[in-house]
Amino acid sequence: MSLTRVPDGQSLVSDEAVPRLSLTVAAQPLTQQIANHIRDLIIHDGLKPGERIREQPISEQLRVSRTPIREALQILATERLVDILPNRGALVANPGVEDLRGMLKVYSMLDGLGGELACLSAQPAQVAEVELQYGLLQVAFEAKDRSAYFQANQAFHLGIVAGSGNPTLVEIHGQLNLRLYRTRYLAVMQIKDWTSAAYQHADILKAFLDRDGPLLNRLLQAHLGFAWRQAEGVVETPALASA
Amino acid sequence: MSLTRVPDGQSLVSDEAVPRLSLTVAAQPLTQQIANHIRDLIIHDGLKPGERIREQPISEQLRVSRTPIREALQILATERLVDILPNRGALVANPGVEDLRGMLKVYSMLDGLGGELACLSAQPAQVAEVELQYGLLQVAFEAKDRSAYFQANQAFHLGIVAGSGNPTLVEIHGQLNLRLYRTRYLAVMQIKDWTSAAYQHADILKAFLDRDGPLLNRLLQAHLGFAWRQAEGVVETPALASA
DNA sequence: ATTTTCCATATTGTCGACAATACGCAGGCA
DNA sequence: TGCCTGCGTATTGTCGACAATATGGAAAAT
Repeated sequence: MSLTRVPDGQSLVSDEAVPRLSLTVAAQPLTQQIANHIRDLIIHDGLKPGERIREQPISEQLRVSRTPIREALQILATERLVDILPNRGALVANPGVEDLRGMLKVYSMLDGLGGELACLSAQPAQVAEVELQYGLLQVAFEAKDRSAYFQANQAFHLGIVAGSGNPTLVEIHGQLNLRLYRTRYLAVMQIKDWTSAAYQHADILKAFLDRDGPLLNRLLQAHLGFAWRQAEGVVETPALASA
Repeated sequence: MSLTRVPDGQSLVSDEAVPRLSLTVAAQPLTQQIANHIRDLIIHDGLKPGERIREQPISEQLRVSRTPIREALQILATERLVDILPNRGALVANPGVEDLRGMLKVYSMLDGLGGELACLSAQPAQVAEVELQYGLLQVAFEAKDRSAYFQANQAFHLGIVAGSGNPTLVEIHGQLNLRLYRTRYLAVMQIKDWTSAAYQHADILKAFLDRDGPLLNRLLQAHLGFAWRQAEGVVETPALASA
C-alpha cells in the first residue's frame, strides 16, 4: 500500500466531458487511507479475528505517526470491525455464530428491501450493470473460479441494492456486508457444493428485470438464507479467544 | 458536562449483591465522552444542522487537547451525524427531505422487523418495560406533556426492538434513530395534532402482548409512515447551506 | 510449592508544537 | 466596476514527546 500525502492527481476523468482546468480530486485524508488499509486487511483475513492490532508496527510500516492510526481505529470500531478495549488496545472483531446469525437476519431484510425498491427506481445503467455482473458470474461459475465467482456475486448483489436509489440503505447494507465479508468469502472458498446457490441467480435476475419487487424480495431473502445454511459449518472455531 | 479522567468510582452498584473489593467501572475513554457530548448537542439541537464544529472552542470548553476531539469527530462522522470536509473542518450533518425519507424507509423496516422478532424472543422483563413505557406514554399524553410524551415514545419503541434479542438490529436501529432524532423531536413539539398517532400505540402494545409478529410488523411500519406524514411539513428550511 | 508483591517494560492515551491548507481581504490591474 | 493576485490569519493535519496504564516475570512471603 502506498499513502499519498499531497493533493495528488487522481484526475476524475469520467467518460463525460471533462471540465477545463485541472479538476483533480484531493488526496483522501490520511486517516481514511489508513482505515481503508486496515479494513482491507481485516476482511481479506490478513488480520485474523481476535488478533491484536498494535499501533506502533503499523506506524512504522506506513511511515506515519500514531495519531491518524488511532483515528482510523476509532472509525473501524464504529463500524464494528474492531473492538477497542480501553487502555488495552484494539482487536479485530470476532463475532460468534450467534452474532453472525443476527447480522445475517438484518442483512437479508435490507437486501430484500433493496431489491424491492430497485424494482421501482433502478436506472437503465444500473440494470445493465447487474446484467453485466450476472454474465461474469456465469463465466466464473463455468470456469469454477471461486474467487471470480465471489467477486461477481458481490457486485451482482450490491448492484441490485444500488438500484434502490436509497443512499442510507446502500450504506448500511454495505457496512453489514463488510462485517460478513470475510466469513462469506471463506465459505465460498471452502464449501463443497458452492454451485447450488448459483442457480438461484437466474430467478433473481429475472424478477429484477420483470420489476417484480415482492418476488425479488422473497427470492433474495431465501437466497441468503440458503447460502447461510450452506456456510453454517464453515464458521470456523474461534481463532483466538474473544473478550 | 464534566469529564472524568481517572478510573473514577462510578460504582456499578446494581440491586444485586455487589462483589467484594472495589469493582468500579473504569472511566469511559475521553474520546467516547467527547463523542457523547457532541452527539447530545447535535440531537438536542444545541448544534444546528450545517453548523460548523471547530475544534479549538470545544478544546477550551472541555479543557482537553484537540486530539481526542478529532477522534470523537471521526466517530460521529462514521455515524453520519457530522460531515468532515478534508482540510475544512466538520459540519453537523444536514440531511435533506429526500435523505430523511430514505432513512425513514429503512428505519421503518428495521422497526417492523424488531417488533416481529420481539414477538418471538422478548423476555418477560422486556415486555414489562414496554408496558411500563406505555403507561408513561398515556400519562404524558393526558397531561399534554409533549416532552415527556416524546421520551416515553422513544423508550416504548426502543424497548420493543430491544426485545428482538438481536444486538445488530438494536444497534443499527438505534443509530438510525439518532439520525432522525432531532427531526422527530421537533416534529412532536410542533405538530398541531400530535395526538393522532398516539392512539395507535394501544394496538401496537396489544399485538406485542399477543405475540402477533406479522401484525405488529405491519402496525409499526404503518405507525411510522403515519407519523412521518404528520411531520413532513415540519422539516424546516435548511438552516444553513448544505454542501 | 503456591501465592503475593513489586518492578521493568511494552503499549496506549494525551498533549503542545509545528506544518499544511484554506479563507478573507487589501491592493493592483483591466 | 469587476476580477485577479498575493499575503496575513485562522483552522485543520501530523508529529514526537511525555504521561498513564496494563502486562509479565522475578523476588519475597506464606
